[in-house]
Amino acid sequence: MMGAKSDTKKKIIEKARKLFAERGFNGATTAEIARHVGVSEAALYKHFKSKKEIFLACITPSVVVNIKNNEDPDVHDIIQARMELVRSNLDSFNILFREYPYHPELAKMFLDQVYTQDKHMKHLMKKVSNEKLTPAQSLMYEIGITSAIWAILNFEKVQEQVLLEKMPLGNVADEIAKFVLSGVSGKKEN
Amino acid sequence: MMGAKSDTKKKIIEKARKLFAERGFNGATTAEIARHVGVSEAALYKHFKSKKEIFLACITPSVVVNIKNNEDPDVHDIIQARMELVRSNLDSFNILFREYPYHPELAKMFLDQVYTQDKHMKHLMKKVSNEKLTPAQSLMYEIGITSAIWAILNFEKVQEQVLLEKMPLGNVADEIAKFVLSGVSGKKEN
DNA sequence: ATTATCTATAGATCTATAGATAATGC
DNA sequence: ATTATCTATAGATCTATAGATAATGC
Repeated sequence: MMGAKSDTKKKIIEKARKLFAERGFNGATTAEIARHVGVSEAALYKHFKSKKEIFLACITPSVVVNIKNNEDPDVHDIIQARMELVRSNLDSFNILFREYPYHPELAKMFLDQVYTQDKHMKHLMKKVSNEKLTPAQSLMYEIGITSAIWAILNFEKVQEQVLLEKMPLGNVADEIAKFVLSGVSGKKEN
Repeated sequence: MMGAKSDTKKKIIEKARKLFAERGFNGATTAEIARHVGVSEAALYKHFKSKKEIFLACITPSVVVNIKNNEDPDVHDIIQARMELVRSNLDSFNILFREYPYHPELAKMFLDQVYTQDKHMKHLMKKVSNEKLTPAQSLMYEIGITSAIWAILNFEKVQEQVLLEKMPLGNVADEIAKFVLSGVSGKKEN
């Protein structure tokens, strides 16, 4: 059945993404992926030529987050959207941030996902900043901001046992937005 | 000879740190480490009980960076110091950021290296901010800022072939400091 | 006939250890 | 005697494939 093939392939990608994010490329084994999908290892190799091909298929081009009907979004909206993007694709971002230096193929994807996709942030920074940002500066800020969001969300998820004091999850976006807008000097937005 | 033993052990740690940073825990093999040190694999296991013990020994408690004789450092000094800390220990930070979720032992080290060590930044943020930061906020900012610095320095190192436009390396600290102080709104410091 | 799967296994690693050997210090 | 090392290899993976088998659609 045509549908069955697509289903299995889709399921392989889903389970593999989760396992690669949890254990890294070398830490996740094809045996484990097959077990989680519920097929034999041989079945994996009918859908993909190699483990690496499965791995690369796990990084899907993420859909640009719609910034809720707003044509002229402010820092808040954009940070919130970026946080939602990272949070809802946390497995992909974990793979990207951790593995892109080991796999040249991922480097381009890293740029696409972390940088180029989000025109909103790019434009915002040009707009809000007094001076025009160079492409390198813009890149630097986006990598930095996305990395900060990634690290915080990931830390939050992993370290529950270590970090005793917790802050309400909803406030994190506000805090980051405030920080991105005004830095540590903490000027209020309005 | 007493000295010889220490030398080999030290050399193992140095080479292993580099290889673990380059390829990850599972990607770097004991054979490769031994080859780089110039001894047999068996020799590794006389100095360490296991591969994991070598791995953990690679994360040395980094010396707190002295903020050049300044008792009351500003944002610039602190960001610059933090950048120097990350840059001069980039292998360790690569291991920490990428591997701490896989190894519970690293989680505590991650906190120590990224957060607790730098009292300066903690104090600064309390001082500069209008409101007192909660410990969770302070943690969040430090993780975020350090992660941003790590991502940018690492990206810079890895992606030379992908990123065509480059910005002068010396300016990066200035840019980040400006950003951390005033955010994207880019208010001048003085 | 074709598609999707399985069992079984080849071949290549990779970690860790057993036992031997050479070089120091008493 | 002790310390630092080596050679050789056991034992446990892990990726990938060869060849067989069951289930669909014509």
